[in-house]
Amino acid sequence: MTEFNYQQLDEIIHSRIRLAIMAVLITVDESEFTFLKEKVNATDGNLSTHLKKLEDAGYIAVSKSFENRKPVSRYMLTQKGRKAFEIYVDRLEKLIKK
Amino acid sequence: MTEFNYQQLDEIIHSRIRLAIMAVLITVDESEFTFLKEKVNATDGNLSTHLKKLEDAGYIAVSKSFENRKPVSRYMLTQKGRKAFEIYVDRLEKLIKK
DNA sequence: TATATTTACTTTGAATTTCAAAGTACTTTA
DNA sequence: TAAAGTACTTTGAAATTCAAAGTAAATATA
Repeated sequence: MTEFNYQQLDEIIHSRIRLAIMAVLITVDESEFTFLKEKVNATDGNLSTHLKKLEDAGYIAVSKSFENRKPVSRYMLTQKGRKAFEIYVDRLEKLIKK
Repeated sequence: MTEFNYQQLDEIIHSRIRLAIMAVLITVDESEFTFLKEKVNATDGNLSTHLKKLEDAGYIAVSKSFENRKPVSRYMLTQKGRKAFEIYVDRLEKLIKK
């Protein structure tokens, strides 16, 4: 199988919005819902749906709490998510390399 | 808007299979249906559908003929497709860069 | 002190996309 | 001449994406 086999790209990560979420999370320790929303330019509903999908895959973890009497959800990559992202990026780069 | 805005990634190109198709086509002058099929590891129906989508977007052109009494479809990037792919790759790299 | 608005999300369901099974049209082989 | 193969295309079910609407709590306004 060649480096052009499309199935080699992790389909959980590959969606545009989830790729953007992962790309933000790899650069920070943790990120609040509202911060992610601004960074990736998503609507609430869409972001919520895709965060759940990443969580179900075990790629991110979330801690929900109240601060200043407001709900705050903090998201971070898991080790599994970090590893999956690394592999994804490696394969992607081999695919698009000149 | 930041480099993490997911909408900046061309949605026509971004699908896994279409990205793989574009990545093959950028490396060759032209490619036959069967060659693409092997390279990207797609089923006939799926490949046909996505080639049509890329063609509708003006990113690839196709010439259909008969050779040795068999139909042969040859696919190649258009200038528009080549440009769109370059932009896509640039933005993708900025997104996933450390 | 009702009530309207804001914040931080989640749920829902319609629209779109993806995919492979089935279909087409022609050729080759038995 | 019947069966199998080649090179695709069409079809429709399943999965995915998305934003509108909903929820639950706090805060502002009248």
